[in-house]
Amino acid sequence: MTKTPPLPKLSEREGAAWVGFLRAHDLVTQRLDAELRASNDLALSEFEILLHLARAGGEKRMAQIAHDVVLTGGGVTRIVARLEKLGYLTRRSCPKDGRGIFAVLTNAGWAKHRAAHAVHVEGVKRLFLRDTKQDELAVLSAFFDRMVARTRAKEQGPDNACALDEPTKKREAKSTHATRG
Amino acid sequence: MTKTPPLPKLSEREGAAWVGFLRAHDLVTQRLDAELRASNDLALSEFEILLHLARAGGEKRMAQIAHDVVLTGGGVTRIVARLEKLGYLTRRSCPKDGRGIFAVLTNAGWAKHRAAHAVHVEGVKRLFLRDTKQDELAVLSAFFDRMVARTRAKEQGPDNACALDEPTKKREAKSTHATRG
DNA sequence: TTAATATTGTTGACGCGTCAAGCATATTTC
DNA sequence: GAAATATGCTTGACGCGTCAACAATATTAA
Repeated sequence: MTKTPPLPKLSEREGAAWVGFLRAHDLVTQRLDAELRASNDLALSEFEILLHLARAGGEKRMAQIAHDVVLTGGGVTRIVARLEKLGYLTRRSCPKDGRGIFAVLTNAGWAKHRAAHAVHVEGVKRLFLRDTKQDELAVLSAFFDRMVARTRAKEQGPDNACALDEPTKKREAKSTHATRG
Repeated sequence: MTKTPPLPKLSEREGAAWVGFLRAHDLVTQRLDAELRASNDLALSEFEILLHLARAGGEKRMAQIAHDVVLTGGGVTRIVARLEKLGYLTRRSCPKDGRGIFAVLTNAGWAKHRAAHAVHVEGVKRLFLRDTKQDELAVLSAFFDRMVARTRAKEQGPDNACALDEPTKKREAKSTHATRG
């Protein structure tokens, strides 16, 4: 052969980290989901939306939710529909943008969030964080942030027009070209 | 209130690590899946099975696969059926255990594995490992291993009777009680 | 203004994997 | 050995979220 193509390989440790990453994620989210369902009749994906809504002060636009939890628009529509049927949130249209829909936590939604939050946090500590030192934690979050930033490099998050915490937010100078995931 | 229950909280950094973990996983696996489909018409889940089979020398029992990739028995049955229909593997029954089925890589399967492996490794390096130093990598794999070990603490992997690399394997003294996920 | 284009959210069709029931074979207990 | 129990794999029914098409609204270009 005149020229061997790159032929990349993973070192022992690299392979272990990658496989570990996949397994760890599946096992932990699976278990967390089960615990959340058992204690609060809530899927992890559903709880995550309640969580993001709560952190945002109680409401958020559909597209923003989709971006936050890494889901398709259609997926968010369906989960929100479920949560609405359960009485945990309501839809409200956005006055400044006729296309926009806000998901808004109801009182029941806030209550559910609180109840599930306790279970969730306990589970995260027990299954994810246990025995992890501060300096390791720093490495981890830096690592994850890098991955997220990298895969989202060319994206720009969606607008969240007329959000609660909107402090006369102006559109950033739009970046060079377009999104093109 | 006479006694406030534990009321657990996550620190800023703990929360960031957890959310980062979830997002990073979703974004990276999603992208890797897309690249694998585009280049080799293979889902990431399908490739992972080819990968584990290849690493095992070409064959493995269904239950063992399920354990390795964190999937239900039913799930493995279906993915293996797909791969079989595509011609990448064959089923073979296990002589020592009438219930057991081996998935066995065909030549086409080996070839497909090689082709997809190159793309996969490149993607893992680019999306997952890039800019990660050796000592960070050590922290990461130790962390993931801990999580996996923890959630699998009370389990015992399935038998892999009459596997290729089976060195007169004896059943471990069975642990105290049972599994009970 | 008008037309072309982009964005937001919803929906039907679908792919994927889980769940639980079922069948076959193994293992244990009597 | 026979019965009871456990394990391995498959299958129908189903839940979940994606995809692509669509309607409605916004934005940009002419």
